[in-house]
Amino acid sequence: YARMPLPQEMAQEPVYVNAKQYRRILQRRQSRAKAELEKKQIKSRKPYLHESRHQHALRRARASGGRFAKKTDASKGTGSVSSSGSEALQFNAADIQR
Amino acid sequence: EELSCFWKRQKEEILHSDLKRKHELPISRIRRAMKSNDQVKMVSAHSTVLLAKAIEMFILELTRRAWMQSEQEKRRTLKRCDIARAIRNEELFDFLSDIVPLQNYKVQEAAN
Amino acid sequence: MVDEHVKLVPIANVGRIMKQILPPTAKISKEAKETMQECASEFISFVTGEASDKCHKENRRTVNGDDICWALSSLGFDNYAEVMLRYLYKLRDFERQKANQNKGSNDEEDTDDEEVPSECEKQESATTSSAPLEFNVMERGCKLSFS
DNA sequence: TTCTTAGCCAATCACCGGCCTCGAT
DNA sequence: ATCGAGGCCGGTGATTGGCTAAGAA
Repeated sequence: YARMPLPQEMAQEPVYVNAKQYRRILQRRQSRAKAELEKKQIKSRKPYLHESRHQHALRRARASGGRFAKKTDASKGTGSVSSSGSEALQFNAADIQR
Repeated sequence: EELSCFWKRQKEEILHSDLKRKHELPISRIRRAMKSNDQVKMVSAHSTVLLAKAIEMFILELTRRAWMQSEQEKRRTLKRCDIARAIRNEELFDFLSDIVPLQNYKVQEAAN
Repeated sequence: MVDEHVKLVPIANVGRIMKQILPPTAKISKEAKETMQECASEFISFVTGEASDKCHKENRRTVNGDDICWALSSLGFDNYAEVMLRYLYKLRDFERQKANQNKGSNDEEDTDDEEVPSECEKQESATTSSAPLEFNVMERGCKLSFS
């Protein structure tokens, strides 16, 4: 089918694109260039999106395999006061799958 | 061959889909993305739902074509380069050639 | 500064959709999911821009479903346009059913109007026909036909 | 072979969708 | 009349990391 050559900023061989998309591709290039110029930072993915969710994940109980474990009554009781020395390992069904 | 089967399935799924069922993609997010273009002022409820469905099908098709690249390389993990080559092989996806460069994408990442 | 991430569809949804057409044993790299996420965003801007331009040309201020279908077809996504047009008809039909039901319950007084017999599954009239489809608003001849 | 990495798990909380009012057309 | 923006609210699913097999290299 019909393909249109895109204007090439670098010294390369011309790249051909779908003729039906040609105009829109150019407009999008211009739009993205403008957005990048005024926003001046778009790249770089953050390791996580929300600090609260990050902290939540770090705080959660985990099974021995590193997976998230179900919340147990024991873990719920030990909130602030270190009264009960319940340091026992928590086992659940997923833990002893093997 | 395989693509005609894909679109035939899509037609039937659309025809028999339950409209009350919750969408795969959040409608409000699609609406915000559409309005991020300040040329766009008002957006009808239908257009948002339609675009959400279209995106769903777009992801399905591109993923399927990318997986064919993975199979060609005898891999069982879909990688970024598979998507890049799938884009290169289908002129319908030419609009993504800037977004997913085929070569130098690792170099570009290292430059940042 | 509005977060750039609100323009991206949630990555968990993208990954779930991708898995739908892959073999159950297939795996997807994190990079591939992120790439697909960015491609989806570009797809939104690409199609919406085309639809928006058409609206501006016709002095309309609201992007509607027909504009999306037309934009898809205009950009070469004819398969998408065909499916989405049928979905649009189904959507409109569904909302008419809902409106009729609300009207029927609102003023229960009905003298000659009976209950709507066709529930939902049998919408054969226009949407299922094998005749060529046309857009409501056509700038130039823009027809799609089935295979 | 060595070594990178994607799936696995589920609890919080950001946000999605369903309301409402108001203004445009 | 209808139909969307914007605001509010309650319910909820996307977000999230440690370990290790799967598999890329």
